[in-house]
Amino acid sequence: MRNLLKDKKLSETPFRKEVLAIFTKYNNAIPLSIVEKDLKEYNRITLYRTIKVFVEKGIIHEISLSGEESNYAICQEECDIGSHQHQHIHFKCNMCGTISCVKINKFPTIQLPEYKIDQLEIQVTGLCKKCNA
Amino acid sequence: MRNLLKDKKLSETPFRKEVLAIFTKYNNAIPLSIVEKDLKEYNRITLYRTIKVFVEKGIIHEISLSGEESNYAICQEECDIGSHQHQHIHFKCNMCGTISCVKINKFPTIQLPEYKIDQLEIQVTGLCKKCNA
DNA sequence: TAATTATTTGCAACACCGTTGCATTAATTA
DNA sequence: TAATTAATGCAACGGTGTTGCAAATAATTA
Ligand SMILES: [Mn+2]
Ligand SMILES: [Mn+2]
Ligand SMILES: [Zn+2]
Ligand SMILES: [Zn+2]
Repeated sequence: MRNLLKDKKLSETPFRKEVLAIFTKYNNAIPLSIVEKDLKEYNRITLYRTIKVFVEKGIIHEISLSGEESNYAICQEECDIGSHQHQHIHFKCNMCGTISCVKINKFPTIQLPEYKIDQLEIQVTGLCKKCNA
Repeated sequence: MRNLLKDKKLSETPFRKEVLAIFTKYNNAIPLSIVEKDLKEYNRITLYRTIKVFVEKGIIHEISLSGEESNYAICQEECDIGSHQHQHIHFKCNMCGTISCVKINKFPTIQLPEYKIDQLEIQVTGLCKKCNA
């Protein structure tokens, strides 16, 4: 398993390792409130700064859904500083509430004459694998 | 032009009419800060409550983009209490910053075996008509 | 390894966001 | 027009996220 902090040229502090471990542990996106619960004790200012630098460096990405607190998930593809590349969708289960990044084989393209399309982000709600079984 | 407030069974107060007129005036989505600027004077608590009830009743819908303050736009299709039906995408122009609801002819469907898909929301960034011309 | 330098952390303080209880005022209904 | 129902404005509060600065820690260099 690669060392994300070193890769992204970030100092390896105990706190950053701990926060990174939490994101790695989950297979889905989590809000800050979960991170906070999983940390034994923490300084909220440092946590905000940590999240910010993780997003900036392309370690995690933010998922904004209407009426939801922001969720964050480890970047799966090769994200870089400032540019996050998503070839996956963001799925919110209406039953269990889980928000996750789901890879799909045919990522759709859309036709928008006169516009120039840069990035496409897709958010889907419904029933996840588990809850649909 | 239909009376949205009456249609949605909301009391027609001067303030609600004024806020609704602002949303109607714009052809794109706007954040609360714009609404506030356009109102001569207002009470921010009442504004929050107005926005909330407009969203609940399906008069406007919220557009959440990562790193942006929430934007709101008049519902174009037949949205109802609790369920917003979007057959359009949300486009953010990287040049002028405008966020708008854009209708497309072929709204994509995606294949997600084992999942049950309810709603699909698509957010696109790039250059808008104007800025791409 | 020890000393130096660069970076991160924690504290204090603050501004902004959004909500709630409650009394007052306005809109709807009869 | 009177009675009823709903919206508004005030006060007060908790949550969110940021900044300046000093102390602590990590990385770098000698
Ligand atoms: Mn994702
Ligand atoms: Mn829209
Ligand atoms: Zn589920
Ligand atoms: Zn533009």
